Amino acid sequence: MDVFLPRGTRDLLPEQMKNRLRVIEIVRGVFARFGFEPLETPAFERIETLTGKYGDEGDKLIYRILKRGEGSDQGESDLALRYDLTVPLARVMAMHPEIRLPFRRYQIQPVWRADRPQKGRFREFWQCDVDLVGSTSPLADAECVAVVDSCLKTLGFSKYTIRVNDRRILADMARIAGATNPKEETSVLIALDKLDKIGRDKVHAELLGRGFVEANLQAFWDVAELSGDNDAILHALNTVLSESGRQGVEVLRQLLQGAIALGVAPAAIQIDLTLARGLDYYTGPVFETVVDEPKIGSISGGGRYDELIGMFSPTPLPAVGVSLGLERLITVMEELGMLPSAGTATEVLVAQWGADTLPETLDAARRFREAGIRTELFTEPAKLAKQFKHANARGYRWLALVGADEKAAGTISLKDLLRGEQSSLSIADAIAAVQKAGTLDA
RNA sequence: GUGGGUGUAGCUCAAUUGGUUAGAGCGCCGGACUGUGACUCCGGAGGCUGAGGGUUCAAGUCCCUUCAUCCACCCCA
Repeated sequence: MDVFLPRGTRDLLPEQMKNRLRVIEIVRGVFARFGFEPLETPAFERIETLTGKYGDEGDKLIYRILKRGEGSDQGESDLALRYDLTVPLARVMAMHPEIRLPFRRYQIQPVWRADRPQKGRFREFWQCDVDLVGSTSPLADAECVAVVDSCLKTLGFSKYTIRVNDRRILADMARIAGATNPKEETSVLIALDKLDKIGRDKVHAELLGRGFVEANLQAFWDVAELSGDNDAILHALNTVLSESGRQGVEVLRQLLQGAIALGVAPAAIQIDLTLARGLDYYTGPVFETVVDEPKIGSISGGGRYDELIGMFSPTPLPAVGVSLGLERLITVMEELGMLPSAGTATEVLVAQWGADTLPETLDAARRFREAGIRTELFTEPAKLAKQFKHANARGYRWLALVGADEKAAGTISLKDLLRGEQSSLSIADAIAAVQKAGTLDA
């Protein structure tokens, strides 16, 4: 039988899992250090929970689960795999009004999108998500930026940019370009988002093609091409935007100030007026993180969504959150050589010499394990050369052995495969020797 | 959803314009070495050339379909 993996999925072999767990543990630790608490939700939700939250493009990418029984042959579906971790959280908040606010939660779980895979993009991938529910303060947004920054620093990243913008500023820019309804607004933002990819001329042409007029576009470019440092951009925006847009400006100002005071390097956070963010539910600040190399899109994204929870509940709740893409983090770290290439599964292989010394051999394995040393017992009565080869191939540092000589002397032989030195020791001394050499990686 | 590249041994790759029996390195297994790996030497196994169909005297090579994969677009983590 030929076996295949579904497109866009992968098996994570031990070699990959070890680095993956390492990254997850670091991120989880940072989340906890910022006071976020763990939450998990089911892999699938009722379909109406998910639809209508991500925009037209997003809805198409939701994985639907076929209905069982009647209706299955019509292709009806009433359940779907979760598309992100934000909407499930919003559902949880609506169902649990008893949760004390403000509430900080982190969630590290897989999500599914029926997308076409490419570099750094899968149909099943993990998000590391933090959200802060019940606060309208720009400090909450600043905390989200700061926690991402802290994760990246702790993981060892040095060159990255956190880009920030605000939905109200974007809406104003679309208005200036001549958009008079949400649909036109969206088309302006989609075109604007491509600016750094295809350049001003092509974006301009695209907007003209969509019916926007030269005079409005001139004013639009005056805003979109504002340059200078963050303060200069904010200052300039205040002179051209409406009341609503100026709210966004003020919030961004406080967000930047807060994030920097919380430890984000001023150079690492930049206002980017072309940052649009596709998800429908964002209402205020939006942010994403990019690295120059390798080219992989954003490694984190998020924003404020003050209306989303209200879609599930009569009492609306403001919220802001951000996600790190686990696979993208790992891809970047691999390509930048930030992860060890090989890890060691266990420290000691206990080899089998023969039936005569089997009890002593098993006892030695037990003693190593009780001492907290990762120990594999070789379960096959193979030739010693084969067992040594196995230990070597697996990257164990130590091989322990109880043969007839050792049994007679009441010792075990412990060989340091790294140095090639072997000695006959009491089990206690052998344990001490392994422990003294230090613990290798998970 | 749209467009393009690539699929040959466990892995990395060869194989004239279509032409005999599809090769190499690494790995694996066995031996030199019946209590010792990582070095050396000798020997061996391993392939429906991703799958299915077609063209041809002849297909790893050309055509179609399909699956997987990579890249770009859309969108996104």
